[in-house]
Amino acid sequence: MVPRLIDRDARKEELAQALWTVIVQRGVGAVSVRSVAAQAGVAVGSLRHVFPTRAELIVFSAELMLHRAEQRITAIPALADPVDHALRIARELLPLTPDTRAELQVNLALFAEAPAVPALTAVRDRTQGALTALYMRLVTLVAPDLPPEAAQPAADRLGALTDGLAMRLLASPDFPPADALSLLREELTRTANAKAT
Amino acid sequence: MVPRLIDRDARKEELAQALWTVIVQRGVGAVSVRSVAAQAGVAVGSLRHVFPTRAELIVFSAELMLHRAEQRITAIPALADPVDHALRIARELLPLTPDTRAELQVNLALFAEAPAVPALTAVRDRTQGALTALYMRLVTLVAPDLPPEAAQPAADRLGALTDGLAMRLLASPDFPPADALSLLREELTRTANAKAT
DNA sequence: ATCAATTTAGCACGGCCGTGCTAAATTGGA
DNA sequence: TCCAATTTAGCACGGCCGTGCTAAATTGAT
Repeated sequence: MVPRLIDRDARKEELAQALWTVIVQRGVGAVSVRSVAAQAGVAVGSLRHVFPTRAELIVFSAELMLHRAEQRITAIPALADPVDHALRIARELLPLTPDTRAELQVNLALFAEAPAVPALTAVRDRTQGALTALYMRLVTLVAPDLPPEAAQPAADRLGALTDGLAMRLLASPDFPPADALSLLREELTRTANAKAT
Repeated sequence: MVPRLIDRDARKEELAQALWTVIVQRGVGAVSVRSVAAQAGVAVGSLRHVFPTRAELIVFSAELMLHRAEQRITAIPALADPVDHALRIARELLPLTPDTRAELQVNLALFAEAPAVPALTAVRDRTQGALTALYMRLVTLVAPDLPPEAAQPAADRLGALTDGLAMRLLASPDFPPADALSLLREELTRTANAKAT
């Protein structure tokens, strides 16, 4: 009894990555248990042994992506200059590498699929919450003494700016990443100096 | 000969609006010639008489939405204060009303569908171009004397901020629209005063 | 009233979908 | 070696899909 004590979790992650690949290459409309199984190189039955239903597959994939991003960010070592540190973190939210690029693409796709898979809205809300908290942390990182009533708008502005730049970088690949980083650095510096006002 | 000299264009717009409704209510995954025809209250054959193929329906719907937004914006009367005027325009890009809210939702959905309907990327690029030009116009509106090398980053920042706020308003409905408008006004005022620096 | 063009409606085909279900292959302890 | 549990594979069903195609209904000029 007990064959392969098995790496179910590893299998799950393989399948989630296969789903991401399908989204990036063929769009969210091409996501099906069949296409994902084929992309992962397994039979449909095998996929359904791990994810009995399509919705579970999609929700897990979304959650795993959020988890990956969180881990990637918490793994960033502290830098001497707070602005450098904050910028280094914010950089992870921009689609600058193939990985983060795919991440944003998949996020938007799942966002659009939410009406069809209601469980996705919960994941989306948790993602939003994590982002909001993160932006607030970045503000207190560069301007620890900023009173809350001034920190909140600063966090909102930083978040909007970062998200907007992310969209721009994704939509028009000719937009220079350096410009995006420069705008972010300027914003962070300005927030850091806002203490005096 | 010649029955109903007919309002083909009106019919097209009806069908496009039906498609938007389907996207908003059931997600882009639910968009099919059948579902759209049913939403519009016509037979599939009738829809296919006007849009022979699914792709044509989707592309037309996307183009019509861009066209509508452009018209809505060019119809805005001039205001005395440049900042007020620019803010009034930027406001049209935020999902503050059911219409603009649906507009953004549909835009994102079509964005996600682009890999499946290659012709959509052209529409997306034109939309991006129009937005870029619009943001630049807003900057020159509030700061006419700003040299180009300073106007470009200002336009990028304004665009990113607006797009980011739009995403935020769409994703978390509890985010106060007043905060978004306040941030935009502050940004516009800052740009207007940047001339002196 | 007639008629030809246009519009509307609908059928039918092959294809992909999700999923319930059963059979085969694989595995490590006995 | 053998076996029972687990994993993998696959079939089959009903459903929705896009689209080619033909038939019916509708129209305005004659």
